[in-house]
Amino acid sequence: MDPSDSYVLERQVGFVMRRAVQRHIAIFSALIPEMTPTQFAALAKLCELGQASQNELGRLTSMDVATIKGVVDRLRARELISSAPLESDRRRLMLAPTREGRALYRKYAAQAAEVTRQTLAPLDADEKRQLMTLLERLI
Amino acid sequence: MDPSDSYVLERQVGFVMRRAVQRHIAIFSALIPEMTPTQFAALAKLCELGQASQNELGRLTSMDVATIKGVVDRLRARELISSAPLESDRRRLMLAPTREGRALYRKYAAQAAEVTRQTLAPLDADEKRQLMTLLERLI
DNA sequence: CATATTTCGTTTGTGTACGAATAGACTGTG
DNA sequence: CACAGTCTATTCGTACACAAACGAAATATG
Repeated sequence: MDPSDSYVLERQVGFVMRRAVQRHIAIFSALIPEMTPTQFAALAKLCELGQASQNELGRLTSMDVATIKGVVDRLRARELISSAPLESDRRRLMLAPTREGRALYRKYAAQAAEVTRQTLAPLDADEKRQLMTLLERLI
Repeated sequence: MDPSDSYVLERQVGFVMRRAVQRHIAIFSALIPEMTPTQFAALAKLCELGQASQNELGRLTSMDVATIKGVVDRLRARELISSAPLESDRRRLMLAPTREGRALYRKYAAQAAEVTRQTLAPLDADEKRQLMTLLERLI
């Protein structure tokens, strides 16, 4: 059997999702050149929570422990978040957005929503909802 | 205005797609631990074409010039593909799968299709088609 | 034919992403 | 109390992903 009968690259979800993500990231960095989608996600979640441990923030943003560390390091280097070990549990590194971090989040929150709009622009309202629902069911 | 009115992380396509891709990659590496989705995509496309220049292969698999170089280097290091400068155009690096590369592709083509099936398993046939169609329209 | 432009490949730098290993701190149970 | 197991963070290694800049080679255009 010709393998192409069972496998065509362009018809695999993985490939199509990878391309869709590529386009999304391109839109994001055009609208918000100051930070990456990942960094913004971490900052946004931390602003929403007020504070969180590094581990907790990683779980809530679906980032690996090693990944969240890198993201946090870069945000901290830019003084968008602060960190301090928790007194009551010295394993935990508690994080909080700085004033500057909160300001940047407020500045870009609407833009970030616009990124989603532009990414989904080829679809009508119904299709947008369908896509989001279907994607969520894949998780 | 509370930024959370306009921005909720979990409702952004980028975030949802990132998580869906994460799950997909986990399924892929469980079923095909021998190579990454990206490497398999490049090998598969090259097997389909018979041969291609590095640049061409990159375009067809939606990989950046720097990315495809790394992928090609790793596939070549494992002797799954061979490369040689083209006589008639010495800028081009012509690639072709080796016998071993073709064998590995044949070995895993069905498994790779199974990755797609498992990734889309939460959806029924109709929904699978819908999702693929919607995603393709985002590109 | 001469040169401006384009194409191809490479390199460098930065940023996700994750497995695996490690050390330190906490918790539960005997 | 002791200590086995768990949780948190860090480090290391590997692999995408892309921008930017470069040189070499080919092509287009005048």
